[in-house]
Amino acid sequence: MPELPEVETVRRGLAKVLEGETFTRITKRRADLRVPLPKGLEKLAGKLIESLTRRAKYILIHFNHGETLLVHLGMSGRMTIDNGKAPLEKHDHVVFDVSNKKRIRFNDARRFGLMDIAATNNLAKQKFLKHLGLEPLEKSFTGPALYEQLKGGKTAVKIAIMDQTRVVGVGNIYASEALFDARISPKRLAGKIKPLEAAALAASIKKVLKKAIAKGGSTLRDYVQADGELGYFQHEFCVYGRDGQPCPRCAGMIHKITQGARSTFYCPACQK
DNA sequence: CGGCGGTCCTGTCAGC
DNA sequence: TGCTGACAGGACCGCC
Repeated sequence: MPELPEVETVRRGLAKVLEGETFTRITKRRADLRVPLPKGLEKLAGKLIESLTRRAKYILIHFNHGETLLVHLGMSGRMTIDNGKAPLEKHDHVVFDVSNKKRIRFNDARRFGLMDIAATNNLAKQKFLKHLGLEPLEKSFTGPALYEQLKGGKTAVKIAIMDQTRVVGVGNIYASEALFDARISPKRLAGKIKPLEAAALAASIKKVLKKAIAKGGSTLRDYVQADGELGYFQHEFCVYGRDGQPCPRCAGMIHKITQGARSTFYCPACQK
């Protein structure tokens, strides 16, 4: 499910419930996700939760004793908030009971997600964080900064913007959507993207991510009041999943191709 | 080292 | 209805 907007929305929802609280109990219901669940996970119970931040698609839960819990949702991960009464479900792999009587369940059918614990003052060197590239919603993510990342690249630009060592948070959906918005063909070589095009692409990446977050955020408020579940939104995509349908911008038709074993959607008529 | 393909796992859906 | 195969929004790892 989650790309950056979904992860950010989940982070915001969790922050409201967790900041200033403690976990009263943390329960592993299996030993591993994509990697083994961290030793000492249960021992984070009782530690004050100071803040929740995000780096790329990792949710970072900072405790005031100096450790941070990293949570990645993988392809199918969800974090849901409830009052602790609903029965647990099949893929609820980790359960966090909270001091305010709420309960967070980490549910991940495919188990592509992961968790890790790291020292908060050393996160930049943490195994899963140290190679990460530009944060697309930061001010430092500019046309020239993106151009530098694409320069010399011999791979397709769509593959390049999904490469987390260059730009983080852009997954398969928003890669297609951002390239459509910037009118750039996903098949162009990264190294052939000109500075003006890189500027347009950077702006489009910011635009589609922010729009999705705004949508997720507004959906989130209603949904939390209903039953506390986070991370499921109605999306309106221009090209993703719309192969064979008319382009929303021109008279062309949306095509589906495969790049790096992933589906890409684009309009050959107006993306050059 | 950059780039690419394989791989982890389960659920869902189209097609027969 | 039931089976089968393709595919799914991630990203690490090992190989060239």
